[in-house]
Amino acid sequence: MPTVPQKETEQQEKLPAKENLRSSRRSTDSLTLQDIAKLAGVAPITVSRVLNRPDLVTPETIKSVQKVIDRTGYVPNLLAGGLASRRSGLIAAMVPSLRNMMFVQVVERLNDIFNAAGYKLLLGLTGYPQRENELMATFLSRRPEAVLLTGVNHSPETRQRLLAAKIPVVEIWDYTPTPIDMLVGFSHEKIGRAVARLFHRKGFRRICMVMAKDRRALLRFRAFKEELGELGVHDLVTHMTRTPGTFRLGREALARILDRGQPFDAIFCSSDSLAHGVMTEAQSRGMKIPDDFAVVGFGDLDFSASTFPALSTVSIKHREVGSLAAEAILARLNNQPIPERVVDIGFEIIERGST
Amino acid sequence: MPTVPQKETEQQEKLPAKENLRSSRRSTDSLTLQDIAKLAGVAPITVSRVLNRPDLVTPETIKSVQKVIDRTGYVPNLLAGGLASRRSGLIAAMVPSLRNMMFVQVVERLNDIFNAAGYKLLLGLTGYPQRENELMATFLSRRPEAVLLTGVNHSPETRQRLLAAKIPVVEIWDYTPTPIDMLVGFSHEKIGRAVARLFHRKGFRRICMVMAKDRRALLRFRAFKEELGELGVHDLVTHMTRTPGTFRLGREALARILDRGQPFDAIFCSSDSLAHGVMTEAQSRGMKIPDDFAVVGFGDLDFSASTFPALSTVSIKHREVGSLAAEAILARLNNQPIPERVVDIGFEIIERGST
DNA sequence: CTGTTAGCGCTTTCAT
DNA sequence: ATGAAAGCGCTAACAG
Repeated sequence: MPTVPQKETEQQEKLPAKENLRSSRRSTDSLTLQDIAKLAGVAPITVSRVLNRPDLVTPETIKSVQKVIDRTGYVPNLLAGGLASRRSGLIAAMVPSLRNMMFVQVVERLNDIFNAAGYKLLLGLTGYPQRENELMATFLSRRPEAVLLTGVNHSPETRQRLLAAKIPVVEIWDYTPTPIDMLVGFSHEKIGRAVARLFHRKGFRRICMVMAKDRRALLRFRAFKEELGELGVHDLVTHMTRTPGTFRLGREALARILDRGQPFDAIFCSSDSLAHGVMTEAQSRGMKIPDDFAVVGFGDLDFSASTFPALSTVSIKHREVGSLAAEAILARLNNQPIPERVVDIGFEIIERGST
Repeated sequence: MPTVPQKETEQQEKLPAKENLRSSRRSTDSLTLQDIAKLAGVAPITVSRVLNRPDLVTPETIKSVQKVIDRTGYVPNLLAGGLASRRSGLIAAMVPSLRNMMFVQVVERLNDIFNAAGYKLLLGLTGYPQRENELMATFLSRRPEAVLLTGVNHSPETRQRLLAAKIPVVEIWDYTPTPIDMLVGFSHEKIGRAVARLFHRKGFRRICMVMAKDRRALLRFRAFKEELGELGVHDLVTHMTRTPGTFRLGREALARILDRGQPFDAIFCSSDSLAHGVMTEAQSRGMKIPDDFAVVGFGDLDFSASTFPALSTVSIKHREVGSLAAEAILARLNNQPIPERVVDIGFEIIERGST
């Protein structure tokens, strides 16, 4: 039981008022570093060192202090520690949602790397109608030592606050040559254009786009459309779905498109989940992919060639985005040089079937 | 720009040493509540009240203080606030993984409800080989005001620490009549038995189980097997997969099972993702569900009858688990009575196709 | 290697 | 309705 055996207190000084106050408080509150120090017969700072800088303490001292800590079940108070040291041990990360596996992968990676480095991840879900602003203020009041943001579109207030906080900031999942601080992302425009060129090369002229209402999907779509236009392709059908795009919405989307009766050669979906739904719906109607039409997704699922031989997709190295972002942050926190301030991690179009 | 216009300081007292120290520190550090108080010509506590208990302050005072806050871009320090008030504003939640949509749904719900109530969610990913213990100690040192745990199997240390912390604890996703504190869950055993009886009733005698190596899946499986045994069914093939069960692993699982050549009538999968993979693999081999065999999943996906007409599944109200757990915690934090300390939220077997 | 002193920035009393 | 004083539990910066 984590109760303090008061009798063991050595070197009882004569500080009646204050000390009595403390011991009466003790009955209801938790142990403090002071208590441990007293029980171990050392100064508070020594206990602190045992916990944080054991290299500065004699092995014997460590042992005796550690024994008291174990016996009492003392749990340090990091609110106090953080206030005194001005290091909260927190890193904030804002992602739109956990519904999308891409972000989940990033979050898991961040979590792993930060935990290993002794930091705790403070996760913010901004949602698709971005609530980033309100969140940012409340997050910053916990004094994170660094912040990771999804996307590059942030309000002036957010930018201002982050700049004022003077902490490392990484933006991910988007591209701009002029980030707030650091960036690990890729260009949604380039992706749109690349898929457009692929479709054109394959001879597809009647094209379809199924996309969730998401800013980044829109970036891809605009560039896709523009590039197609430049290539002389104007026959484009667009189907918008709710956000986030899911398997079910994909099925429904294809059903709607087929209902309209307009023929098409290829569909570009804003996520693999949507693409998966589209393919399943096609299959259930006896259509063959890619014989009847081609499908290209956008890498939020881990479909290997063997599980979905017909699905082409745009592949992003999600995990690497997380790793690079986390490492950039840690480097900065350790005053180490970071390799590059702006990293365009690129993408790859994986062609499958005869797409 | 959030710089402090020192000249505006009214009522400049004569405290040379300390004040000079502060103003020289100012150039590199962020604003404090003290600074705001000075600029607004009020005591620090008044600024604090404007922020936390505006009902105790005159509207005019609020306005003038708020103006300074807005102009300077002051961000309160909740480490200091938490230390002084003994309220961190943090609630910790431990889940095994975000790979499983069920937990994602719970986490999103918790996040929403806690945020709305002014708390921040501290998310812990324990992983499947449970690392709960190590995490718990570090989490507790941030002084969360409540803790949510997944499952009911916790180490003595964890239980001890939580008890010592004297904060509300909710365990979810499992069932026991004697939780640490509160519980919102369901019985995996009951599920196993219910599916066993379903299979038996349908006349299935050659049965297959595809499951990820997860403690709770194992609970279901044991009960499933036991109940089947009691019903006289002993012809059971088990295929174990990695954790977490995914679409791909489901496909692979069915492939392996078919390779063995043992005939079967029905498969019980430990997750819908696995079930989905199984069904897809079957389809790609020209088999029909449920004509060739029946499939039952476990609700981690949102497959409506229209998207997967043949898939039967065990459905859990994930979101409600999150809601009930969050509300129980908030009730306790507000010293309100909680309806029930232990809630068995139950489950439902949704039968589709002719399963 | 260990201790002393003085805060970190905020809120809790208890006055006024 | 507002303020003064006294910490919350810990660590930085010096000493020794």
